[in-house]
Amino acid sequence: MATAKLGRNATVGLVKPVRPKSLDAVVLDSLAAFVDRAALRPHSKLPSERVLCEVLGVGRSTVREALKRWEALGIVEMRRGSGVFLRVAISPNLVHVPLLLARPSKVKNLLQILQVRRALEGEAAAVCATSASADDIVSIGAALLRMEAAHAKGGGSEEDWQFHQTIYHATGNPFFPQLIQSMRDLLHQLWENALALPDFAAASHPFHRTMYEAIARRDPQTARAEAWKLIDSVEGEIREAFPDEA
Amino acid sequence: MATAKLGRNATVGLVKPVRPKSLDAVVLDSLAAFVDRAALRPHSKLPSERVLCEVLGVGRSTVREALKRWEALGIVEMRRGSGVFLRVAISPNLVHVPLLLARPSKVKNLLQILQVRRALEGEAAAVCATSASADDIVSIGAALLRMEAAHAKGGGSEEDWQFHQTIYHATGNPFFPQLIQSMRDLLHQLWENALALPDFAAASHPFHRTMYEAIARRDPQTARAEAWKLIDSVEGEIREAFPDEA
DNA sequence: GAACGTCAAGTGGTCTGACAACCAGACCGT
DNA sequence: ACGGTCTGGTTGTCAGACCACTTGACGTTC
Repeated sequence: MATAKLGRNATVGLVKPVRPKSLDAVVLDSLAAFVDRAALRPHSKLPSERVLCEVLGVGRSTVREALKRWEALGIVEMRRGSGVFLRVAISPNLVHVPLLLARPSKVKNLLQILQVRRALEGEAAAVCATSASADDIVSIGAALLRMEAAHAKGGGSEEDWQFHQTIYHATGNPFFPQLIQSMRDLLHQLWENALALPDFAAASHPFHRTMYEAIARRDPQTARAEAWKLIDSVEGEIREAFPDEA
Repeated sequence: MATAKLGRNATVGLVKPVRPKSLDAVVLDSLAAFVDRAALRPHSKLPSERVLCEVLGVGRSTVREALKRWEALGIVEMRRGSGVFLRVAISPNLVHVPLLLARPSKVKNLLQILQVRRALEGEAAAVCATSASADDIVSIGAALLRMEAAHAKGGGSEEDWQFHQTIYHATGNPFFPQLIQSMRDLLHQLWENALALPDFAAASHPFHRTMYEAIARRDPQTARAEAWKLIDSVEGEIREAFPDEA
């Protein structure tokens, strides 16, 4: 028979569930398009809520809920009395992957983050050694020199970070800088004043150069190995500083 | 002199900026505490907005903005006409790491995700080999058997996932399962029906067992190497399926 | 000139009440 | 068993109001 009875199972997959976009999602799309057209950079101010709701033709609460969503994602920062400010460069169609986790112990988390960093850092160094451009290598070398100079003066934690970040970017895989950035943010959430921490980078200092040299020489194996040594040395210092935990 | 003049630079770091918690943040804390006390599980329904704003003594818009924030983080799902539903297990003091990224090309992203997975999978296998408990090993073995059985019948993509997830959990480092989960979610966002993809796991099949055996034998090096082989084989199949891209 | 009140305009934060759109279930007739 | 219909409850959106805060301009004081 031509008109067979369609049970539930026969229907699944043939039609896709319709999901009407809620208004505030549309607002966010419009807003993203606007930010893109206006070429707004991080730290720049968005139009005020009242202006937005007039321009977009929606109520203020709708605008607020949309902005609240962006605030939750860290895209935007709402400052009472001042306005709404962009925090990251934005582009239409971006995806967000939430990463939630309970927080048991600070030192334990620190070591766990370091474990993740070992995984990423090693792979990033290897990828970098195989596929970074010549310009990338130059940039990394420059970052290394800046770091070593800053280190000689006693500071250099910021330059250290820049050095690693340069490597992650040179992989050409946006996930690496993103993930590491998240790990760093997380660290700052855990230890509010992470800057006040003793400098665990001291012993790891020489490995930065050996890692760079391996990358420049296009030697993935050694690059990965040196990255691991670097992390291991930091981990060793942490375990030494907090012998009772973990 | 005792009362030296304090310039801006001298003051930075001595005082920390006071950040008065906004009301909706307090609401979220209360709500988290409530969810914890009430032992609400995922898929269960939260009290309605009107009830919440009465109980908490705040306006409905405040409750809504707080919930909107949770919705943005994927903690909660708001269904119009039905109510608000929990999506993940929640605990007081959890931290959220936003992970944003632009999306250029599907296949390219697929390979990039795989690169991250190689990093994590290798490290997880190694960590697992050194520090998993005997019970963990048993669980992994059981997951492997389930996977192989399902594979013999033609399916098994879900069991495959379970197998890897078991390993990540056995590391004792919550970041590994979390990150991989996020990568998988991302994959599903990119390819809406990832299930319809051809089964790239076919060639990687035998490496699951060798990886398990290395873990069971407490051999981190081999475990890591087998994990890499597994990823490499998947990557090879993908490159073969999409020879024109990347 | 530098530091300190004062003031006003603009901004996000919150509350209130109202209505629309929608969902789930109960109830009923076929 | 299926399709209507009604009803209570829920989220989505809106408008208007007030509060608390920030910012900058202005004038004052030293």
